[in-house]
Amino acid sequence: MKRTHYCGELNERHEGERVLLQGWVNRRRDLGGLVFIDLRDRTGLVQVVVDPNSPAFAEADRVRGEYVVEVEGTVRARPADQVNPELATGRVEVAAARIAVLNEATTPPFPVDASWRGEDDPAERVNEDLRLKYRYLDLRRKPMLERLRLRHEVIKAIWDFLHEEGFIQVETPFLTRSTPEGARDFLVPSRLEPGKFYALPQSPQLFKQMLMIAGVDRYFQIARCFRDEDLRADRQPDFTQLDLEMSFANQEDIWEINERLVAHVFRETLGVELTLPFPRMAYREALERYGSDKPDTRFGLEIEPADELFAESGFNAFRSVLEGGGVVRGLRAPAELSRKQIAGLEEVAKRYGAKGLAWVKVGEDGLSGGIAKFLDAGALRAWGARPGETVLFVADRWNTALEALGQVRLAIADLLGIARDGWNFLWVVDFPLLEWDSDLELWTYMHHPFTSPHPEDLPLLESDPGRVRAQAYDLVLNGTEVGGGSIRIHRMELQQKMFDVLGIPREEAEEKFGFFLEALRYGAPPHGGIAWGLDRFLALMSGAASIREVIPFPKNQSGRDPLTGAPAPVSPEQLAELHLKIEE
RNA sequence: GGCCCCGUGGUGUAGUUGGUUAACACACCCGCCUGUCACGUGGGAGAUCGCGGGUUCGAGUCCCGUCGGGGCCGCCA
Repeated sequence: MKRTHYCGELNERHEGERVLLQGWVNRRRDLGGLVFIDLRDRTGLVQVVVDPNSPAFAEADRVRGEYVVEVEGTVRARPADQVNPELATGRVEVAAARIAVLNEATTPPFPVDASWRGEDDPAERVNEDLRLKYRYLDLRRKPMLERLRLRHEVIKAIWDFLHEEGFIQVETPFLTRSTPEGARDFLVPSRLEPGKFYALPQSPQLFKQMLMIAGVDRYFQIARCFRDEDLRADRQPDFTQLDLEMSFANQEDIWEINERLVAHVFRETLGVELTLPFPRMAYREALERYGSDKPDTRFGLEIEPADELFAESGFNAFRSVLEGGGVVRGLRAPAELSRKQIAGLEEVAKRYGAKGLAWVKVGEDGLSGGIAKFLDAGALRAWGARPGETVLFVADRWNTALEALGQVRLAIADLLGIARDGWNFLWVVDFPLLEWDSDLELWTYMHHPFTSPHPEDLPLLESDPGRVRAQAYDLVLNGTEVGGGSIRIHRMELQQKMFDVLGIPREEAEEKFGFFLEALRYGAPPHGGIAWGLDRFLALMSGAASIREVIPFPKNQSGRDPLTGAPAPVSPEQLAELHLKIEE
C-alpha cells in the first residue's frame, strides 16, 4: 500500500477514511496506556492516537523524536473538547491500526519540532554554525521549508512571466574566461593546459550580450554567479541572479517589463498588489535627499543643504570645509536625543568617512548643546528647524557628507523606532558613468565597462568625464539594492573609446576580451538588461535577516561550509595532475 | 587588512569584589500514568567553562596570545 495523504491535509472530510501516512515523529506524548504521536511531513502535522489494544502499540512505545515511521489507521473526529485550534488538522486524529518504524534517528543537536506546532522556536536562537553543520535538520524546520518553497514559487513565477513575454532561457557556462565585473575571480586550474585557468563567472554579462548578437532577442537565466570577496549578511561567494537581456530596448522598455515582472511575482507568491510604475529617482537626487544610492523611501527624515548656515559662522571646522569646496548637510531628528544617542550616531557617521557629527538641540527659547554658540536661533529656524528637534550636521566632500548622513538617517530611524512598512520599489537612474579612483588616479567605470553613456552626454566623454551620465539603473526595494542593469554599448567605436577613457590600453582590451570586441563588429543590435540579486530579493520577501536563510546550503562568514567542510585539502595526486604546487 | 560583539553539559542561558560539590530551563535515558497536545510525575546521566600561557595560596571570573562564530568598514553591485 502506498501513502494515501500528506499529514497536513487531513480534515473532517476524511472522517472514516482508512489512510496511510509516512513521515517523521515530531513529538510523542506517552500517557502510559495511551500514546499520542504528532506525525510530520512537509505539509504539517497530524495527531496519531495509539490505543493499548491496537496492534500498533508495541511499535508506538519504542518510537522517538525524528524516527521515520509509516502509520496506517482511520481518520476520526476528535471529541469537541479535544479539538486543538492551534493545529490545521486539529479537528481530527488518526487512530493507528499499524505503525512501522522505517528508520530510527539520533536525537538532533537542536530541536526541529517547535515551529510545526506554532510554538516559539528555540532553534532560531541556536548558533548558526551548528544549524549549517546539520543543515539537513535545520531545513526540517517549518520556516526553512517555507523559504525553500517561496524560492521555488518565485522562480516559477519568473519563468511563467518571462516565457509569456517571449524570453528564452539559455544556460551559459560555469567554466569560462572571467568577465570583468571588478571582483576577484574563483579560478579552476586546467589539467589539459598546464598553467592555464578557467574562471567561474562573476556574471553571465558577456555571454548574454553575445546572445543578443546571436539574435536571441530576449534572454533570461536563473544564473549562479561567483565572486571571491569577503562575505556579509547579504553576500555569499556563490549566489543567484535573475539575469535578463533584451535587444532593441531602451531604458524605459527594461524598466517597464521588470516592473510588471516584479508585480507578477509579488501577486503570485505573496498575494500583494504593487502599484506601477515604480518611482524613478536620479542618482544625484537620491544622494542629496537620502544620502544613499539605494534610499529607503518608506520614511521621510530627508537630508537638507545647510551651507548657508555656516558660510559666515564662527565654526571654523565647517567654514574651512566650505572654503575648500566641500558642503554642509543637515538632518533634523524629530526628538531630543541624549548625549549617548548622539555619540552613537557620531560613531556611525565616522565609520562612513565623516570627521565628526556636529549637533544642536532646538528648544522653545533657543538653542542648546553641541555647536549652539556658533549658530543663530533665528537663522536655524528660518532654515527649517523646529523646537524639540535635534539637528545633526556633517561637513565634508559632497558624497562623503551625504553618505555619512544617509547612514545616520537610517540609524535615527532605528533609534526612534520609525515605522518602516510596505514594499517600496524604486528605480535609481542616471548614475554617473565614471568615478574618479583617487588611489589609481584614473577614471573607472561605476557599473561595468560595457555600460552605454547617455547619448546627450557623449560630447563630455573626453572633456568632462565625471559629468557623463550612464544609461544605468538600480532597482531598490526598501533601501536594499535588489537589481542593477544598463543599456550596453553595441558599437565597436564607442566601446574602444570607453577603453581609452578608462585608460585600458588597446592591447590589454584585445587580450582580455578581444573575442567580445570582435563579436561587436558582426552586427550587434542595441541592447540592454538587468540582473536581480535573487537571494536578496527572497530575503526581503521573507523577512530574513541574512541571505543565508534563503539559500539551502550557504557558506558561513569565513567562506566555509560547516556541513561538508569545504574548502578542504586535496590529494598530492590531484595537485600533480593539475600541475599545481602549494607554497608553504 | 581594520573596528565591534560573542565562545560555560546536546541546546539556550546564570555564575556577585577571584574562593571550596559550576546553577537553571529545555532536550536525552529509566520508572509510573488511558485524552494528551509546551502532557504530567518521580528518578538518572551528562561540562576538564574554545585552546595555550601568565598573575595568584586559589582563575569560568583578571592579563596576554591564539582559534572559532557573528555584525560592520575596506573590498564587492
